[in-house]
Amino acid sequence: MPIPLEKSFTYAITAAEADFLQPGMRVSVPFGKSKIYTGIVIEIHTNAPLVYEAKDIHQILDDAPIVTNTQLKHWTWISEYYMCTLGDVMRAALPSAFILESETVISKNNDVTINEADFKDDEFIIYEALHHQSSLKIQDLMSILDKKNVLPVIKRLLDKNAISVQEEIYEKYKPKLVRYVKLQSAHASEKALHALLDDLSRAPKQREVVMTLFSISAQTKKPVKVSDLSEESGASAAIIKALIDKGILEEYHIQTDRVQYDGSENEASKSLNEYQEKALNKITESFENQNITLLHGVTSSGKTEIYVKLIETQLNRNKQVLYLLPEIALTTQLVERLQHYFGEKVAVFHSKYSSHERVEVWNNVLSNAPKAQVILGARSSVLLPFQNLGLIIVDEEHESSYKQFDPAPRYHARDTAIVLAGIFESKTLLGSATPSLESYHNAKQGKYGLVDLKQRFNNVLMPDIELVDIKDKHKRKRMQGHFSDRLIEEMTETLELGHQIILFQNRRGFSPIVECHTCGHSPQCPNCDVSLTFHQYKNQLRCHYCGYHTIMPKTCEACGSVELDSKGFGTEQVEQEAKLLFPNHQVARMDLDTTRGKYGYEKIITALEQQEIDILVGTQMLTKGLDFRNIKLVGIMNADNMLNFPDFRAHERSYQLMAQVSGRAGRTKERGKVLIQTYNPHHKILQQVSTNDYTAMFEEQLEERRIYKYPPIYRMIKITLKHKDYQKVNVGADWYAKSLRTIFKTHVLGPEFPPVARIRNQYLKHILVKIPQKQSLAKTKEAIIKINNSFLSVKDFRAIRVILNVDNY
DNA sequence: AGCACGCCGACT
DNA sequence: GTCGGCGTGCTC
Repeated sequence: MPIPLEKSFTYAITAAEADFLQPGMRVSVPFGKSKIYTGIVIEIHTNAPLVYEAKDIHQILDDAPIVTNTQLKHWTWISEYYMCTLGDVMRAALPSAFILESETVISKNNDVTINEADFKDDEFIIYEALHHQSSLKIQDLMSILDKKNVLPVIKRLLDKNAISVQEEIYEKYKPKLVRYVKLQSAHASEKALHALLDDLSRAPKQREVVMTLFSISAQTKKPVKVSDLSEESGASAAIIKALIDKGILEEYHIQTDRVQYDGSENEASKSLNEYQEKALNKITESFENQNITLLHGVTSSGKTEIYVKLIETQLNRNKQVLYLLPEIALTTQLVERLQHYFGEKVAVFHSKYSSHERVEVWNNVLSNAPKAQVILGARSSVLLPFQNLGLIIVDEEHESSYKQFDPAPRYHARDTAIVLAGIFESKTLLGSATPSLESYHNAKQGKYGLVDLKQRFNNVLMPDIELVDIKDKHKRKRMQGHFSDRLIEEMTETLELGHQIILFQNRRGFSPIVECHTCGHSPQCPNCDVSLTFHQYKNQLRCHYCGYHTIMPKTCEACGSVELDSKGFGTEQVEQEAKLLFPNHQVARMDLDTTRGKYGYEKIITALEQQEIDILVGTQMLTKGLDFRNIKLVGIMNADNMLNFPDFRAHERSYQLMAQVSGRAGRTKERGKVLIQTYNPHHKILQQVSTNDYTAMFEEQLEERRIYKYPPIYRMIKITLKHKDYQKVNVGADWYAKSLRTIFKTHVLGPEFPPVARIRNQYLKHILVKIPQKQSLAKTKEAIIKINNSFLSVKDFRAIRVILNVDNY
């Protein structure tokens, strides 16, 4: 069942149904008093339940399984490892169009005479509405009456016998149909056609349409689309309809895929350079005795070409390949590159696809269609119904967006992919310029194979990285806003040479804190414990946690003073300052606010590609997938706010982020330049970034993790308690942590409020359980589940939501 | 997750 | 004295 239930449910079926049904098919079943849900059959058995009577199923929804046995195995692993229910996994895996739910619909009882005087106001309104519309949904009632609780009204109307209710189920997925026309068979012969054209001599437009249709079908010998016909003949839909109504034309529909590749011929893959060739050989070698191999290739070293070769090998063996990428790296640039080589064998899958598009990809993968041999997708594509997977590539392996944080299943796509490959007995390749500590550690330990690729493509030099001490620059008054004199110098020079610039600031909006100059008051979010961020382009204050927004006040809400200061800065402010500093150049911004909508992102990318943008300001969105020849300078506005982030991975993340952004500079012959502005130029991480010393970073960070007992040396499970009552969370968390400590002793951290302790009016408190390497993960989870169950059996705690997050990194 | 059931405060 | 809010428990 697609709901978070601990157990599976048993339903009764007939012998005939038992013959037909197979695990992996969908059935709709009654659940609770009136609901109908979609379930997946996991087992067909003859053990009649003893303590309850099994209900009959409602309907079988599929002719053949839509979920494979492999998937069911994989799902079970996910639910056990990440401590969630199978229902959670099912909901995440299936495109929502596969999951039907019933909806309560009410309609009027026409055969009953009703004394309308008996009605109360709301009952009358609903009854009136049913005169105009034969049926209404619960949603409709809520909007008509403008209140949430409409069930009492329905109940009263039911008691009066004025209405009846039904449960309606919808098949959400509808194949896309394309409308075609052909000549009615009666007119098909040449003689009949001539007669027809004579008949139509007084309707020149219709005659024209028939002539055009005739010539198109003679030319192409293929069915004729209505849209083509109308375009070709210049006829309106009305004219074609008239012909259909007259019985001269006949319309019909053909099912088609929404996702179609209409590119040109495939090209042969590029030949590799010496270093790539070497790396490829080493990968192949490593795969002989290792299931997982990590490819550590510096930015711009041409990892993609190596992947292409590996994919080719698998396709020749008739195997499917899954190519995982973080969401933001799934740009049209990369998709086109792969389609270039593999044409329509490439299927793409990510969150911006509609539910219908996802169903089509799902079906193609399931049937091992020629269209779905290479699946290029984000996190959730590890959950697709693969048939014979030969290889999984996890690109940008270090990306934290591979881990799902909310809602359950809180799975890590990289680790889930490794398990999936294991089930298929196939290989996994992890690729990154800045591998995560855990993967690099695994490789160093010999758990994974390791292949290095240190040479950039075309022997381009790594960018020259310079640290700029802005504390010193401030002291000497060498700053203009947030730009140091060095940055301005380099920018001026770059622009003069006609090159492009990227400016990176890891914070959106104009300024994260607004503060009254007189009394120090700063506007806070009413639902969360954070200050509101000022967004200048909309003149709004916004909360980045819950979406709350108000208009920017002109005066201080507390004391009425008109002097409002802003503290800190975001991309908007950088953009504005850049525009003032370089008024003759085009400045654009790329962050969550400017890339909303399906094509928002693409528009900016294209403009950058076309060199319509000289300076691009953005958040970490910039770090991925952009491959532009003409960017020569990267400016990191402030490195400190990421280094000081309260998280044990802050340093690792900062290194990865800065190394990745730096990698955007200078991808052709000329050497790129990177300027990092910081208050603390002697920080070890910054030194390591500037000397490109991944190994030093790795060793130092690993040592710290060892000392302070953090991953990858220890494993972690994070437990979050959530409730709107502050006291309840406190008391509950103390109880929970105390019980954990009786078993895990000092390996329990917290409870601790997170930096933002209240989000959407819910207080949060975290407890961390650290797990030493030799301690059994399975036993640890068992113990936690036990404690969790006794926690939930305490009456006062039951209302607290508990979130278990395994490997919360 | 939904939804019914039951208890308790607010308004006619 | 009823309506509607929220806490609690169950769903094959």
